[in-house]
Amino acid sequence: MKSNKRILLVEDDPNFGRILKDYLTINNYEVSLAVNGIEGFEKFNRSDFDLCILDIMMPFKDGLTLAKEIREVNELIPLIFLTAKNLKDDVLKGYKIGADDYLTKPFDSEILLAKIKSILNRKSNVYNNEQDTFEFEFGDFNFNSKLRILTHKDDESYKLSPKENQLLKMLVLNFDDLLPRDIALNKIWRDSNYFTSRSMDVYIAKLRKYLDKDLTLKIINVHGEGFRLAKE
Amino acid sequence: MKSNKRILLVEDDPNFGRILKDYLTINNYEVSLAVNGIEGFEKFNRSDFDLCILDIMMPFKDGLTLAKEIREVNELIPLIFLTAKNLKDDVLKGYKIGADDYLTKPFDSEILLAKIKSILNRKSNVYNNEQDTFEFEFGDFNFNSKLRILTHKDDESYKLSPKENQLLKMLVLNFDDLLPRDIALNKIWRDSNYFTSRSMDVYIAKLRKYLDKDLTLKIINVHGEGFRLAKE
DNA sequence: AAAATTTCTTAATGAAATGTTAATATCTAT
DNA sequence: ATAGATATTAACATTTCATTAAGAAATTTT
Repeated sequence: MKSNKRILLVEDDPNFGRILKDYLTINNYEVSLAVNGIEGFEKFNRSDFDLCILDIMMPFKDGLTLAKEIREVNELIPLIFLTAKNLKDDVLKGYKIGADDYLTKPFDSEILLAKIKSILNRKSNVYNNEQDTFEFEFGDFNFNSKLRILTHKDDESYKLSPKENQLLKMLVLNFDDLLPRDIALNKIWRDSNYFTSRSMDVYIAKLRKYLDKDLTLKIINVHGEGFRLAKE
Repeated sequence: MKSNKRILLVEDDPNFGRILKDYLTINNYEVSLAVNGIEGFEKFNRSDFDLCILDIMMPFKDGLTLAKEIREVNELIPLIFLTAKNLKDDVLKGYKIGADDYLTKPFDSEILLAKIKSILNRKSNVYNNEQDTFEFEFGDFNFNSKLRILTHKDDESYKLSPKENQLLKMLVLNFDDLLPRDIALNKIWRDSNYFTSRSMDVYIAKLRKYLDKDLTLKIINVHGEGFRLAKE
């Protein structure tokens, strides 16, 4: 029974890493072990994984920093953190980055296994994102979300900031349909509260300014729900 | 900032339950507290929740049994278990049923909050969006309840407020049939009393004004019972 | 038919969400 | 360390929304 699922394990303690890797391998996962954050990031980029298990406390580059880098490249891959003790702060930071779970060392290996299964079986994971498209046409604009450039038909072209870019991309992907506030906040700001919400409003204002170049395009607010990019 | 997410909390210890409920309420969740598995299941069936937090150790019906019943009815709702100690067996059973997470008592409330957030916005990636219909045609109108827009044939279009929207949706879903006052009140206003009833009347008046555009449509009162949206 | 109850409608009020610009704060690359 | 870019927070204006009040009208009960 080949499970086929690939796990990236980043753990600086070689003994513990070895044991954990073997244990997971026995349980039909294909495991790649990296001994620090730098190697971890390289491995991550070199191949496709289904899940990452990251030790937080590591020399050179800690697990949280590594996680941030991974998240920039891949928003969806599940992350599990290992914390040496119950370092609440690390745990909270981890969740903010988009952790799926954390485990406190020492932990029970069967429980880890159960978590992994649970995460990988989640129906939500089946959902594979629209990540590939990065070039869009709408109204009089051409929008390249990879280069973060919004170009107007005539000539003018704007460099978008990362947040402007992400927000515009989500609006465009939901063209003429509602982009719920919560969804955008949780995806872009990774949190949904009064302040992130106000921040989002500021970005909506900025985008509206760009889009003013095409008078038929509008970002319409649906009070209490979200926004909708629409034509005419 | 309305989070509006609804949590079912099932916990037999009344003190702890109360405290936890208050804590979550302060953090903008709407919490319904049940003190045992039986009551928990009833509450679950009586209304819609976004997440359940279940104590495992409970009299009458334990959390795992309750979870199984809930899973039979709803296979997607996120479940978080609370275990008194690190009862490995319970944890493993929990995952088997399809838990999203578990917490060992005593736990840090901030961490619970982080978990809840993480779980809820993970699910919302899948687009929690009710797959139910949100577009309707009746009389001379097109009604999009997702965007809260009511459009008349010859062009005029109205933005509906959330309450107008919900009420109209219920009327349309019961087209030509009685929509009992109590049902609408309990679903939309979450309460049925003199004042909510007055408020509902105000909304009926507002809807009538919109529907005036099509003279064949009427919202008919059934004295003491409710309302009926009908054509002719 | 008078009294009591329920419904109808408009308007006033206050709370909450959004729009927008400007002032800080934070980050990033030299 | 500093400048420039980016992000957040503050501040104030505006809009949207739900509730309540109040008086009239309709319906039911007595």
